[in-house]
Amino acid sequence: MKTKNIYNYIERIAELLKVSARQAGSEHGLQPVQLEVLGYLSVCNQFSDTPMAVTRYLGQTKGTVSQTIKVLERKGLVLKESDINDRRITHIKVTEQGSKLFQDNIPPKMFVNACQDLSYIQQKEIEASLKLLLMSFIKSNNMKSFGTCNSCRYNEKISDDSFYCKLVKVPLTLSDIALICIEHENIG
Amino acid sequence: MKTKNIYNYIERIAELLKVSARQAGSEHGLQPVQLEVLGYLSVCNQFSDTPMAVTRYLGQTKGTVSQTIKVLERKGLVLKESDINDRRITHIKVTEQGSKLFQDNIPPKMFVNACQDLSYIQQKEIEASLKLLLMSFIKSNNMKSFGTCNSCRYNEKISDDSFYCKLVKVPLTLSDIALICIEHENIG
DNA sequence: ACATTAAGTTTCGACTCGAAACTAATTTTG
DNA sequence: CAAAATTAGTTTCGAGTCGAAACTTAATGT
Repeated sequence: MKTKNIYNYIERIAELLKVSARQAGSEHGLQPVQLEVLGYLSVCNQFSDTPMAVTRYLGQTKGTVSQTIKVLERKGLVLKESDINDRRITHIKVTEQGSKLFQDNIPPKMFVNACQDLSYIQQKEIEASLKLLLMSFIKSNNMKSFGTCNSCRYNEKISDDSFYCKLVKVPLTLSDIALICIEHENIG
Repeated sequence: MKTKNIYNYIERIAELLKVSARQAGSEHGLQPVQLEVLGYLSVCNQFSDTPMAVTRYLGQTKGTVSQTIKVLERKGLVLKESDINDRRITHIKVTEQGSKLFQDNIPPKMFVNACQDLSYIQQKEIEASLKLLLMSFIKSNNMKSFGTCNSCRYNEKISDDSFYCKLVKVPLTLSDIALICIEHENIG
């Protein structure tokens, strides 16, 4: 059983990642969690940019998430927009400034350094292993997958650059389906 | 370049791990960080069980670590012991109760589930990939490795069950060299 | 012996986090 | 269709996290 070994490696890498995030964020007065939320909001689609989606993504309570978003808003990194159809819902849009901060700091430089020192084959192996572990984690514990439409069972290909979501019943473009969706469900 | 893909997977797994830790800890009123410190103290050797070592392991300031340890002490999970030779130094020993809590909750059950649903070959691949990524991370950013004596350049084998640390200049037993050391340096 | 360095604690202020009470909007149900 | 239930989100509270800086105590260097 390799469980403990794998756990120790993952745990340690996660710790180093947190150190990187702390370092990257501290230059802008951001906590690791705030950077994480900004990162999520920068890569999620239009159905998944709500406080409730962040709540599920981070596994925290809505009260906590509400606080964190308030801080991001105060710093001018995100904006709130009411949903037109359902006025209970708030969409959180990343501002120009927030987008720049995201691109400059995620992934953190320390992580980029680490990856660049690996061969392409090594990177592919690591990618495949992590994907496997993540999928197993989600499946074994009945968790939400939070992937992009590319790997979603509800995504239907219409042509080379047009798609259709069978769940939300909305047409999607090529750039849409590269974003993370809260309704994502793995194929099969 | 697979950097972003790898980052996304690692990031997501780390998040799920944190959710698991939160869940496991909440039954005992413990924060993820507290569980993490208890975990470290449960697997480190006699040179590495000090607040200063935890500070370097978690990449936090000594003030923060001092607080966290105070909480663990109040909950009866660890005990402080002054060093006999250098009275500035405090060793933190895990109590019986702390040890039980560690064994029951680390790795978290959700993680164990995920691993058990993988084949032995898959586990070995994941283990190798993570080791590679971690080593690269440490090397590329000149960080401390924090491994066990098994993989340390200062460890010298005397016989099958006796070893010697060339750095601290102290004999070690077979069970000693399975513990994490703050002075660890990878071979080569 | 005096200055410097190292380990650790304490205090402060901003932030995290869960729980619970709350508002407002939508949906369900009778 | 109106009352009840549900859902999204905010606010408040108390305990904890976290970095920075001031502080104590002990060891080391010159």
